[in-house]
Amino acid sequence: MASRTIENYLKQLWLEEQAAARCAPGEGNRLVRGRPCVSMGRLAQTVGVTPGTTTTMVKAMADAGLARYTPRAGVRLTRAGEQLALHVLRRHRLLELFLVEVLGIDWAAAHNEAEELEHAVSDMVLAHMDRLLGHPSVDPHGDPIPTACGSVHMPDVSSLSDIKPGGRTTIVRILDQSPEFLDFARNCGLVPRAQVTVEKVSGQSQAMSVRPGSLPEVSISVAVAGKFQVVPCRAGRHRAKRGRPAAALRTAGPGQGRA
Amino acid sequence: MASRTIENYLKQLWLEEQAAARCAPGEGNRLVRGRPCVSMGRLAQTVGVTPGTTTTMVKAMADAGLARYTPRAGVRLTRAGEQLALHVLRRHRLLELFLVEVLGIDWAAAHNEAEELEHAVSDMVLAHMDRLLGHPSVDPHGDPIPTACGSVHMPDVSSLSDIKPGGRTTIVRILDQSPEFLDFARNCGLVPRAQVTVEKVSGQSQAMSVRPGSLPEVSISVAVAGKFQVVPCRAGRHRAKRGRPAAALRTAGPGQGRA
DNA sequence: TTTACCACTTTGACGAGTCAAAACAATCGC
DNA sequence: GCGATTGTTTTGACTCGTCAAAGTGGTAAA
Repeated sequence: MASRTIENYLKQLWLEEQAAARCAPGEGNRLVRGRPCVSMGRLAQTVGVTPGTTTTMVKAMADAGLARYTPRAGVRLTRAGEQLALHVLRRHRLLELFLVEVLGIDWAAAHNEAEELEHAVSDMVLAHMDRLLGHPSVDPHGDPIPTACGSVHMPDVSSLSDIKPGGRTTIVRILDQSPEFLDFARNCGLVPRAQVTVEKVSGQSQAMSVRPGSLPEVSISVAVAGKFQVVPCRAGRHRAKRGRPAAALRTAGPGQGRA
Repeated sequence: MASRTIENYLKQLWLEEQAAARCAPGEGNRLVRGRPCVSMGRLAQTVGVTPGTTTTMVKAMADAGLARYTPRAGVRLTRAGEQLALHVLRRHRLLELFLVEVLGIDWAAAHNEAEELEHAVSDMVLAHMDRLLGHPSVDPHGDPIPTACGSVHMPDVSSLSDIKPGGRTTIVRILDQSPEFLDFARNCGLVPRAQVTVEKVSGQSQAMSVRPGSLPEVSISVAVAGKFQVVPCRAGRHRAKRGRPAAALRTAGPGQGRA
């Protein structure tokens, strides 16, 4: 099995490949045969080491058959690397959900805790958590949980920033998972499964007003709106399966103001 | 904070000191000013490294003020070292109980899982587990869980091997926690909180017959009986506090035979 | 086309943790 | 009291993951 260091590089690399793929193509992301290629600098930053260290580790990963590395171009996961990365990501996301749902830990704090635990928890323990949670398909932020056999279902979503005024939609996922942003989002009621109405959009000010359920209207920039992924209301498809109602999200839920 | 390696040495050292103290004094255990002193070979064995490595690490621990080391005599924890050791032990034992009670993991498997998790779980997460479990005082094997402030309550117990024929007593703790022995003990019904009657004791064969509750009589050697700590029945004192009934112990509990 | 710049890679070094094997000390048997 | 045994310590070497700083190569501006 890969060391926890390698596990971290793999996971981060996978996340960066996804982030690159999400951006408009050709937006500063180098492509290798059509697939996004992650730069050393970028990977170094997300893993939290110097670029020199990353070069070394990526070469080791390439030697182990986990990544394909082109000097000065970037790195991509191989199929084997992706499988391992998804395995780590499954542990991470199931743990996040477990911490929030079962232990009642704040969803903004869960990420860092899961970051440690994901390297310590065995498949056996994970299977028990999975069962207890009712085989969920998304974590507390709406991120899909890879299956035990290493596949991820990427639902077909749009961005809150693309919804036209008067449109009504359901938040399914929050892309920015910094504790501060999560606090903000929860305090506004902008949480997964919340239904929001777009009241108005101003092209000039690059801002839009949205109303989550019957809560107060909140004004956010288009850039911030881009951090929320949405699906049409009550579409019936892509219903994220969760074992229980989101207890932790209720406890300090919307309606408490932003104070 | 100490590295996870040091945490392991500390925990293991504490456990060895306890084991040494439990033995009859002067039974091969070197003493330094009345307190048990653990040999390098012994510590090496329980940590799972070579004696040379242990010498190096113990010297580092002594430099850090965590242990007092006398070359060729052995090592003892300082107060600071003991505090840290108890902190690790608390994590370990609470985790074991959590795995068994909440996740329904087999008590024989819980130990190894907790061994990994104890270095990854934060105090915050641990506090949530503690609350969910109802602030328990013993783990699934009856080992006392150190408090958050670093004290352990060592109840005043005797050994099953010292109970006279006809005596009735309650098992409170199992000292041998190898998976095989735990399986055996559970299959016989010799689990914490079980009431057992000592039917007969034979000095010559070094064996004794005990009957757990209304289950079949089982014959064990005096040495094996020594692995069970007991208190007088219904004494009312030292009642181990547990949040819930021991679900995992029930699921594959006594009465299923040894097959 | 040349120059600057920036990102990337290489190099040398380091700390943590480990082992194998050689050197050493205490003790036990005779 | 002397050697053999046993456990301990030392030594030298190794792996993993890391950094700082020097070197290198593309790219974009002049």
